[in-house]
Amino acid sequence: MSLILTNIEKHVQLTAEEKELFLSKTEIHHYKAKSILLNSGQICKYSYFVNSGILRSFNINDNIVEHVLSFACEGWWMGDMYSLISQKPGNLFIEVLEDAELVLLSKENQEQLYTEIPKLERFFRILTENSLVAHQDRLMDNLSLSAEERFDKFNKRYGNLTHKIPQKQIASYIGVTPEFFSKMKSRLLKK
Amino acid sequence: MSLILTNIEKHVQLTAEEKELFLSKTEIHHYKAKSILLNSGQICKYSYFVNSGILRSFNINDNIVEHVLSFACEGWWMGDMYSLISQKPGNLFIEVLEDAELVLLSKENQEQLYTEIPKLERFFRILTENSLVAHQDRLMDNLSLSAEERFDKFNKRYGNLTHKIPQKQIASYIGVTPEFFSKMKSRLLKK
DNA sequence: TTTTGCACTTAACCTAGATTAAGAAGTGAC
DNA sequence: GTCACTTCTTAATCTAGGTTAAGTGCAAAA
Repeated sequence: MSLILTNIEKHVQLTAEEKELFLSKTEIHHYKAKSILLNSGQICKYSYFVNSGILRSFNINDNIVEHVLSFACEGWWMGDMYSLISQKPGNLFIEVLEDAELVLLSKENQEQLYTEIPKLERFFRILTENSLVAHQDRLMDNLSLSAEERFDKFNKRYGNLTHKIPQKQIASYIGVTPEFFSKMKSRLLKK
Repeated sequence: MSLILTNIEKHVQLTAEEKELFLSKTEIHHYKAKSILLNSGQICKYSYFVNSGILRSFNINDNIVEHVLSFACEGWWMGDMYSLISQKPGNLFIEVLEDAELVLLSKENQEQLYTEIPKLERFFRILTENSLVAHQDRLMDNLSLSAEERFDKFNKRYGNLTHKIPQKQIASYIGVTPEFFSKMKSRLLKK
């Protein structure tokens, strides 16, 4: 069975017909590494589910500095939540870090599914709740932990990514410069 | 009409019977300033909606330092999302900063309402989505803005609170020490 | 084969914000 | 009215992490 259905069925049970209806509203696309799925200033039209590969979302502030909001690998969802719900231009970029197979669910189809299959409204509520908890957690970590401790947490959350993505992007995720990250890493190795 | 129904009807329309059913599942309570609604280590059993007064949620790390996660004043919801959805002990405190009238909605009643009035599942999905966007935003701010800019943002979000709550709690919210906040404030006044 | 570009490192120097400590000023309890 | 308690301020000193700059290693163009 497809990964995305397994993912959904962790929280709600669907009938065979519902599964079929759901899948009929999605599209599968393949993207090469370095593809940009969404540019800052664009309206986000899709939720993306990762069958394989790696994505990241980030923004770029005035100082031309990138800040990574999140990574998504196999089994994770990705999107610009702000733009997706408001259908206004967002300020996130979504980029493919490693060749990816994605399930695309358009905003309109998602809304239709909420009424056609109310269980999916429940599913996305739960998904959003979990994401909210994770973001609250990370926020508190950024307020109270050192860079080293934040790196620890990153490894717990995204351990499998540590050696697959450029380390400057890990630095950006935990909120330090690549230079400091490099220094910190060599300090950690000496222990 | 009660504030909480107005709040709900910003996103979904309820019939008179649904409103009645909803209200029958809630309780109104009054709390004095400094009351603790939830202690770290406890299981959060209620979502709180603020009719009047001010609440704050915070945690305390090993170093005995408080970090404010959020404030809630009139028309806002409050809870320990992690504990609420997992029904496991959380690590947030919820405290009353200013005498408050609150609407309490228990976890069980909330779950019942999701099935009795599916529109409420939609409402809480949307509420959670908006909260998620706000947290993502704040996270990016903490990664990229200076303390001064974060204070600006605080004022935009919670402007009416600036002179109602101890400034050391604003400092904690934006992630600086009270001493630094004081210094920063006097620097701002000189401009 | 060379060149271009990107990821990473190292090191010297810099700064936003932390820490420590002390005092001032307000607020409430008895 | 005073004692206890808390918030806020000021100032000296310290440090985690930023900045600037130079250099290395490597892979993809060309």
